[in-house]
Amino acid sequence: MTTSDERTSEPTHPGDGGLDSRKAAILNAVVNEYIGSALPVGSQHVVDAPGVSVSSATVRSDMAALERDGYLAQPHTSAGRIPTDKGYRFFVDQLGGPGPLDPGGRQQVRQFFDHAHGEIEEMLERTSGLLADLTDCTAMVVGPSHESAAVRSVQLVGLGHRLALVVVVLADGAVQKQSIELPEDADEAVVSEAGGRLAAHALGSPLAQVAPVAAPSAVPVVDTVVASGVAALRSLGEADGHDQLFVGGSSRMAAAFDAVDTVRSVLTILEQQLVVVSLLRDILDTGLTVAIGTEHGVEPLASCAIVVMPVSVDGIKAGTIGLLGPTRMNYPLALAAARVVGDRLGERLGESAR
Amino acid sequence: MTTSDERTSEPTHPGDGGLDSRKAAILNAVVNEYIGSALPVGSQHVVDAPGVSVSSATVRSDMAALERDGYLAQPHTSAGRIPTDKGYRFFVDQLGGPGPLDPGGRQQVRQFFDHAHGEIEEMLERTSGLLADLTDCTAMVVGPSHESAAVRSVQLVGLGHRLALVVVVLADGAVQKQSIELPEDADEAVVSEAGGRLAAHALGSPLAQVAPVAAPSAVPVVDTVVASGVAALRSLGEADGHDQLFVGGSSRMAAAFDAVDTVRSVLTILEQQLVVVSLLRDILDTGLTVAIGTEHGVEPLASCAIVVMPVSVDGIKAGTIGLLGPTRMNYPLALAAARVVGDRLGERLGESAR
DNA sequence: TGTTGGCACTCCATCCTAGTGAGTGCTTAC
DNA sequence: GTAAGCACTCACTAGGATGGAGTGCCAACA
Repeated sequence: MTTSDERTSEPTHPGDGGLDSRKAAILNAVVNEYIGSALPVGSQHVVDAPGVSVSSATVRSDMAALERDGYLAQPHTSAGRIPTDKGYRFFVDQLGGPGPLDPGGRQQVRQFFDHAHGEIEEMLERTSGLLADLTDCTAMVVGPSHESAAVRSVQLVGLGHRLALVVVVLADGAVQKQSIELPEDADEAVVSEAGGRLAAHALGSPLAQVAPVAAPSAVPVVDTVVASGVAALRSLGEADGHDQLFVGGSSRMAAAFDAVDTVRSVLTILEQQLVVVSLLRDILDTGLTVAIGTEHGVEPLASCAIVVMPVSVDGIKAGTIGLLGPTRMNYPLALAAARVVGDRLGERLGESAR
Repeated sequence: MTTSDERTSEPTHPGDGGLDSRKAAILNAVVNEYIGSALPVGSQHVVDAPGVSVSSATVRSDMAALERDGYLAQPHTSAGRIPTDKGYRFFVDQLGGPGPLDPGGRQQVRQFFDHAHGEIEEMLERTSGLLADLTDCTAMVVGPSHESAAVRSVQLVGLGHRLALVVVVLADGAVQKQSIELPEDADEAVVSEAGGRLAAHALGSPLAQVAPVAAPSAVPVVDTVVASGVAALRSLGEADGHDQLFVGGSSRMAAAFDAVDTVRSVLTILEQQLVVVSLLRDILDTGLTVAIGTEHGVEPLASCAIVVMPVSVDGIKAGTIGLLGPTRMNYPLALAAARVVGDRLGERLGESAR
């Protein structure tokens, strides 16, 4: 605004993504208005926006330039402009990061965590509902991974009829189970003996690192059972790759789009836990906080944007929060809500762990 | 067809719900056609249906009678007819019960259960997917209730920092957990001692029937911990009222309706596990297998029908299957699929239990 | 009396035809 | 570079016209 550079129409400010300050203001105004109304935005609607003190004619010429540069698009000639994915990208980058949450939302979050109780799973489930309420988006919450959690306890419980249950408690409080088949000649004593050996063997190391048992015992049947138990533990360790996913507010997708087809394809994706979890991980891995349109590469979600936020406990990653909405979602709100809820969730998980 | 009674236009056959055989045939034809096409059915489309060997004019007059009696409705004058909820009700009652599943479906079910493995929860989850695939409906699977299952094992695992986990294994293989807070002065030994007492106390009775401990031990701290443990067990027993629910194929609802609003309100219901579980229970309690339209009393599902099928193991109720679709869902298919899958699931659950 | 063919009628769906207005691009003047 | 004016575009809407699927009614018939 003060330097002459900023009035140049050519891309000059790398920091602004190649847009002079007025173009940036116009783009922001268009995005803001479109997020609210879902209607193409004309030059007239923009003239009163902050940072745009020029006539509609000038706005038009700037908009034409923004369209040439790929930030805006027209549904058809003589219609207003709609932001492209690139336009949203600029808008989001320019936000810099999550702003503060509105007081109402903060209040809701505080109340939620004040009254949150029960086991982790239930809390994560309800957190997804909270996020959906706050943002009007579909919320995804990925639970903490148990990959590195050490085994705190192993128990072998006979269920009768040649069936036993391996029950594992991990250091982070997670409980996992896996049923194993027993040999014909395994009685109570054998199960008990094998359980003891299994516990002694596995205690202290993460599930995936439980090694096969080398030293044979006096009773061969016990060895067989212990071997099954170890196999069960290892398979549990592998299955941990599939982190738990909690999806809340999937109905919001139906409100966001008016094309039933879009709703259907988005819901189909949401039903595939594996896809969703790895999608969130991929986005985080590429260093993004927001993935807009095709940036994440999942074709059926091309008209969606995803906000991801890692949840960490004492600086260690302990889960992920994701918000899914249309590309014209309310990014400032979504970012703020994800940040606040993520932080509070991390604290909360920390409290139970320590 | 052979007695003169059946040719009377007045309601004469209580067994037929007050419809002579031709009217019944016409109604069935209309329902069948409407299920397939979702378009109002005219008299011309019905003349070739089995049991209707009369002209379209006669069909028309019968249709008018069916409309007077509330079985059919017209979207507007000069349009074809659409079944009312009462019409569907007649259609379903007249089916008598689930027919056989088509060979393709049977094959799919067989394959599924041949390859089914893993823990119950995973199997139930995948079963909901199978049902959705088979019927193109949204499938709901309610897991076995653990109310009456005896406690097979109780364990108290310290998690450090005044926190311990009560881990319970029930006779049916279910594992439940609840964290409890420990008093300041509870060390490893106390936890271990309390765990032993808790186990001795609770073993063999269902969770809800675990009584408070009367006899005090030598160490007061141990008593405190045991008391917390018992409280935890009892609260787990109460929470069992909320049976586990697995919903599969919720995206199918989006395909079934073209009004986005309907989709949204149905999804909103599906998000409320408690509502769904008690809805299914209510329908079963009223002795129904199919609830059509407003029969179940949940207003947002007025344009839906629900097929329920109890899953039993050795004659004892062990879960519920539900199928949710539009009132013009394919009832024969849904009933057949629910029956077959329910039976096989029951067998399967029985195998693991014995 | 139940059934049938004929006939007039209804009304949705489709197509076309302006008319309207929001919005644009261009050109000229400052 | 900005502003003002102007012609133009094109979705959206409303108002007929048309066609066809479907109905209800009536008179004739077995």
